[in-house]
Amino acid sequence: MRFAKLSILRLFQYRDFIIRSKSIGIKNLFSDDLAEAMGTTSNQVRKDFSLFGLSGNKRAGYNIDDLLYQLNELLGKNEKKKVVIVGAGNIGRALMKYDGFLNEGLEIVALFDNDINNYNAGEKPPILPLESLYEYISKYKIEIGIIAVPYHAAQQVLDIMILAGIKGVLNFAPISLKAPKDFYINDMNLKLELESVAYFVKALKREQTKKS
Amino acid sequence: MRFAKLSILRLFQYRDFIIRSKSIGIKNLFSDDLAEAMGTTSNQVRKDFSLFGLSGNKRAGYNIDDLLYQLNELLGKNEKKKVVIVGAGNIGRALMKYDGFLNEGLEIVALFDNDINNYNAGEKPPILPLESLYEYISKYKIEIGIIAVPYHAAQQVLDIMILAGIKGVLNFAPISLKAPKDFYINDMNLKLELESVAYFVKALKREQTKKS
DNA sequence: AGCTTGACGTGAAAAGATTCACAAAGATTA
DNA sequence: TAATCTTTGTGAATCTTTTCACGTCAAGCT
Repeated sequence: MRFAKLSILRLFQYRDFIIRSKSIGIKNLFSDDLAEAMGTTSNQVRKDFSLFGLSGNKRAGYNIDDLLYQLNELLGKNEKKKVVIVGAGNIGRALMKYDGFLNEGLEIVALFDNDINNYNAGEKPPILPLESLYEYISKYKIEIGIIAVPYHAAQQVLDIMILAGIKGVLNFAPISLKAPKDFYINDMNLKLELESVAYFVKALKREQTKKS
Repeated sequence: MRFAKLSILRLFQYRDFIIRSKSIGIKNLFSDDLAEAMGTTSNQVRKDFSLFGLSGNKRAGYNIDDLLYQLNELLGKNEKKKVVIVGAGNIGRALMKYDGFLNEGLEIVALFDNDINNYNAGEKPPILPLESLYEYISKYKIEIGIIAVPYHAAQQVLDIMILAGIKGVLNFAPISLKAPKDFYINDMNLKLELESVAYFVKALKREQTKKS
């Protein structure tokens, strides 16, 4: 199944909501509940589940433990994934300390930077010299990376990562990176995303004045 | 034209690349050059342009100044957009200092936080108490916001923003927010994005072992 | 000037994602 | 136990995005 990519992303979000619901004692959920929480429709929820064979109970909705089990089965869980960040600037450091990653099997194990002033081998995730990136990745068999360097350095960093054995990255550099087809890149272009907010706000305004 | 949303996002990216190309003295571009730089195809580039009436020259590609002019016309430029950030945690502060926003008409004018220890009215973008959010937005007619608070506070913050006159936000809280239909929300769920990298890496690996 | 070449522009087709609508099925009630 | 009611599960329809294929036109050459 090479498609339904957007469905998969939603499954991760359903899971988060389910975990939160469970933690406050909820025992079962209807597709309507999930839809309401996620800002989508119950049709979409059920379709997403249907695509991946997740099933509930025809009258009583979804048993929360059941559903969570099925989702974990599908999305993977309990597999601590080690992640390295390259770039100890604002973004890199913020991600290093970002609480959101803490649970859920994601662990930032090290940062790398080329500025000697940033090195700090003693910190919780250590900040190490960029020269040691290749060795570190190979040694600890890291597969996931985050690129948080300026755009002109990004491709270079990625090339090292690929060579060293990384299989996918979250890329914050505002540039399209080249990688083999069996490598996964998820681009996060913050400026673009903010610009697009401004654009669509203006577009909405235009539409409204037209209507009135 | 209510769709072609993805095309619009790409137009912003084309523009960035064009600006970079121009700055190193390039005078014209072919759709192939743009495609190559953006990791897409020349067909897609031309289709995107076609949808918005951007045109070039049948044999010589696109004159870079021409194209940039047309894009600026379409996407808006020279209109400084003021942006407020709510939440002076790791993400909020990183975005405050993020170079990427600097040019291009985006200006972070203030941060807001509810922790008194974070206040700092003297800093470059000042960090102000959350209580003054409503007043600030109304007073300076801010239309764009960034939400960088924990998920349980996000809806509350958004409600204030909406009331005060904000029209669109970039939301880093990992939760689906409720807003009127004429309000634009762009969700950035960092944990989700990183998790999905891990997932697709695993999926690619599965596919490969299957093939061999 | 006419011919050739190569890149644009765009309908049409294909792929992918969402919405619709309804049959099927389990829980509850009488 | 049978009828009812509510929610699931999913094909089909619709909508959106991407890809394809090719006619058109400008530049450069002879």
